[in-house]
Amino acid sequence: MATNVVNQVQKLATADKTFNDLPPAIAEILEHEALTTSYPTGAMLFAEGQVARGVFIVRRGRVKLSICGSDGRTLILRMVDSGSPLGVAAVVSGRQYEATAETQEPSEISFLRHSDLLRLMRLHGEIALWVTQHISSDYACTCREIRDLILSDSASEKLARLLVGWLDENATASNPRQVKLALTHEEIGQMIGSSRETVSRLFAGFKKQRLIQQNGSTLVIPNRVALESLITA
Amino acid sequence: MATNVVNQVQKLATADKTFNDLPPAIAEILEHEALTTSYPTGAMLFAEGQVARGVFIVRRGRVKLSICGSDGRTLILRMVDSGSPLGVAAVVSGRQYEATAETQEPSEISFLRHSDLLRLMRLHGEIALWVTQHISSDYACTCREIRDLILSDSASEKLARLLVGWLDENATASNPRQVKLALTHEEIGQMIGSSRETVSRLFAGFKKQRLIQQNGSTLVIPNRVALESLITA
DNA sequence: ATGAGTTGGTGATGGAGATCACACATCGCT
DNA sequence: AGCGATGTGTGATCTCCATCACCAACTCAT
Repeated sequence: MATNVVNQVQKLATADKTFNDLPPAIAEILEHEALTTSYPTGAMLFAEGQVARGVFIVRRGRVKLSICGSDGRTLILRMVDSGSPLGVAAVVSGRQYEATAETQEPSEISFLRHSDLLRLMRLHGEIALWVTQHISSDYACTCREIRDLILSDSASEKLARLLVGWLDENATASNPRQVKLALTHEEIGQMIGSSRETVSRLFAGFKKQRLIQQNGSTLVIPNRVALESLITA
Repeated sequence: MATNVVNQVQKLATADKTFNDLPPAIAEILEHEALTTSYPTGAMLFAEGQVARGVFIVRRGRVKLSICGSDGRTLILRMVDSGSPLGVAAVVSGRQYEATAETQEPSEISFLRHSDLLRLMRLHGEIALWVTQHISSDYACTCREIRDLILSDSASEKLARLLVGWLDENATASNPRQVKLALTHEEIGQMIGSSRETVSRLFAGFKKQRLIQQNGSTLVIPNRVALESLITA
């Protein structure tokens, strides 16, 4: 049973992008085992430092994953979309949650207790694989975060990176050069590690340089290359 | 066989601290499967961005794990001591190495090919567990890194954090308030994300404030509490 | 010793961005 | 309407730290 677990590692790795929704087999198992709940915007699923009591799997909606420093400042690690589990690393190793998870919009989220996850990992190799897979993907993601944050270090470069990243994620949309802006300047600041005011000024600057246009909450990036040129510089 | 894998998760989690050397069962398996080599100081085991060809297990010595930005600046993620595997996350998910690994002193390091690791994970539940365990531990470690780096952000706070961390690691030593200083100022700078000069000045400042004393390559921290008070401030 | 390479100390300068302090927009809301 | 709450734009300062530019000390070959 565990035999074909590791065999599938590579297949899944390449299919990672399309893994936003759970594969049917796993989804079915979770349907029976997990408790699904609806949360309003702003609900806190768990907080950094709490003993990990289980994993949360985003079925619908969006969750903000952040860590915060002693001084109260916040850094947003990433936004998690449906299909992804939260808190897996902490649960598997019986530690505390490493970050804080908060719903960003009304969401449906399944909860799977610590003990149940371990039991299911034992029973179904696919789930054990799924877990390992996601932990290592989270790890890679976090490493990228660090690289982008520390080694930039002009704020404009970080913002440019963020915007280009958004373009890539929204590549599915009909119009490939625009992005729905779902975050406040404050939150953008918390993603790139700078203050709200700096974000404001950077946006103003980008507009003046014709790097971006803004219609309501829609960002248009006329030529992506120009934005990218800010990054290597 | 896979049944008792997950059972052991919690036991290992609590025993994590003493896990510096491999448990006998695993060590024996690796003895037969892995290729152990001696490296001089400064040897590069793998580089950020390379396709992961296998894991490296530190048997003796010390390895520096770092990531570097487009501009050439370097950030040291952590130092890895014997008993720990490197590059596991990348190998398990068939990705690229997330960081660069370089020996910090003459070291003995075992190499286990990608395919062999997957095979062994399949055969021996303990190894699959060991791998998952280490990935999630690496993840937690990286999250701490981020927190400390981004949310400080005075350089003195970061240095204080680093020193206190060193004290904790060396708690085993006979004298609990001194640390062997095995890094250059440059490297310390790369650990806390600041320049060599700043580190020099910070050390000077700390000495003037009687927070540290330095005899050759031995750092003495007379009262740890004073150092810690820099952190919350 | 001499000279080259590495590491550590320290001054002077500049600049990027945090912070403070406002003035406007919006958007619900009752 | 009219009111708070929340988000946004922008000026004026001010602080910290990177950077440049040296020099001093130390290691290590030859």
